[in-house]
Amino acid sequence: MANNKYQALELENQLCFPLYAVSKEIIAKYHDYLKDIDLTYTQYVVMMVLWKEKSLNVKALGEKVRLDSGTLTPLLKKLEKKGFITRNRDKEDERNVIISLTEEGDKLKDKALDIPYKMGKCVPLSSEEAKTLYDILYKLLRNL
Amino acid sequence: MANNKYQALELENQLCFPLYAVSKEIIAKYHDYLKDIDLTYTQYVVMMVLWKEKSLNVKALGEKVRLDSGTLTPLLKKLEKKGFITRNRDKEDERNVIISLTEEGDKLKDKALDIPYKMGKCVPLSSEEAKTLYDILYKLLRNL
DNA sequence: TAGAGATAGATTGCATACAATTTAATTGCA
DNA sequence: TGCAATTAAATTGTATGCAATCTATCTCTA
Repeated sequence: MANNKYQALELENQLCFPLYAVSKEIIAKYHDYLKDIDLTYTQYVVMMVLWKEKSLNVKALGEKVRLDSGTLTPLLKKLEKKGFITRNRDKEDERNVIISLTEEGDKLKDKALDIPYKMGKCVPLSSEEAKTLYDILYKLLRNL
Repeated sequence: MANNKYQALELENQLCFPLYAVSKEIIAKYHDYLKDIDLTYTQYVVMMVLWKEKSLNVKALGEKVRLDSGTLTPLLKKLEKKGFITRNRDKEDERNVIISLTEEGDKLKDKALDIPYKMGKCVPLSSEEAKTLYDILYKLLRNL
């Protein structure tokens, strides 16, 4: 009974489930801090790309955050309504929509500055474990 | 420029993003196989618990799969409609709803048997890396 | 034993996700 | 050059997720 042919079908014997569960729980912790600056985790991820890039089209943004236009279009409209970004058709190639940071969106970066620090403190891993986890996850992202 | 105060706010310097991205990509791979048996990943996770437990209430199920009734109630109604489970009020304590496998739901287990094997083959990690990842993720789940 | 507090599910509202399709613009080649 | 193929976003439809609230039931004690 301890070993039967259905064993591989148990939650505790699979890698994806803890991955999915940990991902959700960490994102929930982010929301505790993100609500102060009126962002969800996905919106925060998009803003992080923009804080660095300042301006890029939806396609390039989607590749960086690994989301498609079906998710991004409504999300970007919300960020636009909040005044953090602008959405403009590219004059050079009207198929593209260029997303740009507003001044207010850029200022939000300073309010977000302590979030990575706060999050780091509440993830109970040694720096070696965190690095090991990081390396394995990026190996997966490169090869999946 | 290589080192500035906003560095911690870059996607590549955070642990949560690859966790979130890998989780989504692996689940997408599951869907390639799961569509053959008409299940989504979340439905599959619920079925895995039921294949083992046969019968339990929504509360206990939610603790195992880490989902609340807001997610589970509509999902369980879909599984009921597909004929894989039944939902019945507990006669002993009418607050509980008991979820039970139907015969058809139990038979689905055999059709799912090769999914863990197929998934294992498409996750490009050595068994040592997989074990390391597993251990770190469960450590997080215990301590978050 | 009545009623306050606790508990289990269901419901509502909002925000993703993503497959599939549609629309508009651009490109490349016969 | 004309038009088929390609490309970028938007749209549609389905399925999560979860916070907050509501409802029904149960428990426990004054």
